[in-house]
Amino acid sequence: MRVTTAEIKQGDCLKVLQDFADNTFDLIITSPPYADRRKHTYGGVPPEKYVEWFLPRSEQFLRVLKPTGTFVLNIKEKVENGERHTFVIELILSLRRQGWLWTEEFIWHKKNCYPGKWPNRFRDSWERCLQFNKTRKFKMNQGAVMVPMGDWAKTRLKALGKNDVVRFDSQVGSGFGKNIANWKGRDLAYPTNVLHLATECGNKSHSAAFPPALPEWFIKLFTDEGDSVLDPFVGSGTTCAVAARLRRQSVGIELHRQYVELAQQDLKSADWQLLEKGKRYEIRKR
Amino acid sequence: MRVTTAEIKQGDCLKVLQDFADNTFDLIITSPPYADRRKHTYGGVPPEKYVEWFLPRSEQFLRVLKPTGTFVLNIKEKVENGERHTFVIELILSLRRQGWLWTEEFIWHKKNCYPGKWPNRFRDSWERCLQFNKTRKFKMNQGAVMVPMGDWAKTRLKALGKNDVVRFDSQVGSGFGKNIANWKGRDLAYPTNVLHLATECGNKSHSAAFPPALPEWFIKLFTDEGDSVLDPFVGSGTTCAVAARLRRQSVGIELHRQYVELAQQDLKSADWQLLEKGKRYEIRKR
DNA sequence: AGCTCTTATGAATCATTGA
DNA sequence: GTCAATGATTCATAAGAGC
Repeated sequence: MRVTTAEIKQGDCLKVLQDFADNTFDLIITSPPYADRRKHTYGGVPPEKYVEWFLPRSEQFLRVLKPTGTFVLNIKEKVENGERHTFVIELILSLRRQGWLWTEEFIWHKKNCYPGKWPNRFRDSWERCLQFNKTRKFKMNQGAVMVPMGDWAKTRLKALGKNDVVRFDSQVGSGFGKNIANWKGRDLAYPTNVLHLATECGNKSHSAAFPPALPEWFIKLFTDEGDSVLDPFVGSGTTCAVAARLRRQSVGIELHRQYVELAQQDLKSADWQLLEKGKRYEIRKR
Repeated sequence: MRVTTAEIKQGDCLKVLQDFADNTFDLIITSPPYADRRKHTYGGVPPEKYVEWFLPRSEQFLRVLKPTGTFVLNIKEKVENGERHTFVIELILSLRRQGWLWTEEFIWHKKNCYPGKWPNRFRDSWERCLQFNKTRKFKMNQGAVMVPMGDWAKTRLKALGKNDVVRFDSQVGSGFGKNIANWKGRDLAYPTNVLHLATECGNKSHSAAFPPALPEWFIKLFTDEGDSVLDPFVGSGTTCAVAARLRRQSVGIELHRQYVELAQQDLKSADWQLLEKGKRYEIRKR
């Protein structure tokens, strides 16, 4: 089956994914519907049933992901009755039992998070971006996400002390030496596992789950041009739009019809641009 | 038993705490020895036995903490065999079963962590600060940790200084004038649950678990002057030194004798300063 | 064009009200 | 009582308007 660069499919990813072959995608990145007790909101899976709801779907993710691929899960537990709910950390444990490796936990620091004042709580300004893999040898293009060197590095390099110039072994004996002087003259540095992004939301018809910069960062990091990206809860299509712009093919799955239409409309321009340049890729189907 | 403002006790907190009465402390804050496979490092509890090792101790913490008190646990799981270890999130679940409320997870973003490069991993620049409570009604002084407003506000306030005040006062009814009134005297804002602190490490004889700014923030937030702070794994005494400076009484417990001596020496100056001003507090013992 | 200033808007929480 | 909906609170951004 021939597909365009980006494709939005309507349905429950549990069923839709059964049409796709094993080891198809290089990256699965998604911000699933959060657990919520209220019926009318998007999703509507209560927190205590969230893991049970998620696992059959992640089993499909595990199947369609390439051995060198990565699964990035953007999620954050809610406060319920004054406590952080535990369904997210229970999900991590369950996913490991399902066969996933819990490789890393990135922090998305939301710079302009929602205001508010409460008697015993500050504003919640971060979310988890959990990285899971099938194997320990996964694709990672670290150079693709390098960032301008921060002020800390400049300051540090200005005042190169004795310990910094001469290579010394770390005090705890970990074996990792530090040679700060090597960094002199560079203007780009590798990032850390903390991402500072605003919750930018140009889209008025859908409360975007994540800002485009978030999937962009992970798509650059974990895929090459022409690779395949899957977002099984694609919402208004942010992931596919970004993937298309970065010349990755993508599949987005969304349960709600109104979002599907929205996403398909948004994709037209990006899709057209790529077709102009004559690049077409194919996603394998069963 | 009469105690000075800050006191360092040598021993395993599991046993030392048995000398203290129920509901004694307003804040327990600590950065416990990390799980580690290597013998020679501090602690040396293997990851898979960490929860089992921790729970009897946290049972004592639960007992000696006041109902309005807070327990802050600074911890981060290590990478082992390419994966984030799960002992920390398993600890969260176990602590809840022990009776703790998991109120919040603060992120300590380490702004100036050393650069490093690994084939499939970036620098780990954050740690968890887990907040646990005995009850939902705990003490929290939000005003004590307000932070300067962001650049946006600063720019605006600077611009206001340049302008002629009289001229704007004459423009009655304009939105601009109204906003001036709102911002006058408001250069502080409430923080979020992400703390941006450098890993300041002036102490060379001990690889400090946390920089003084970390306990300082939580001590200001969760205690008043004269309240009691406990650090059951006090290391070189950072928590007690900070507590003394902030005029809180404190107890630090440390297993290793060389750290105990170090901590006691560091405290002399801070202790002396407080005694000069004639303030003495008492910590209840059984 | 560059400034300066305005305003919309966020996967938020809590307390209260109503069914 | 329990559960669901509503209103109040509040700040960092970006984009837009005005000079």
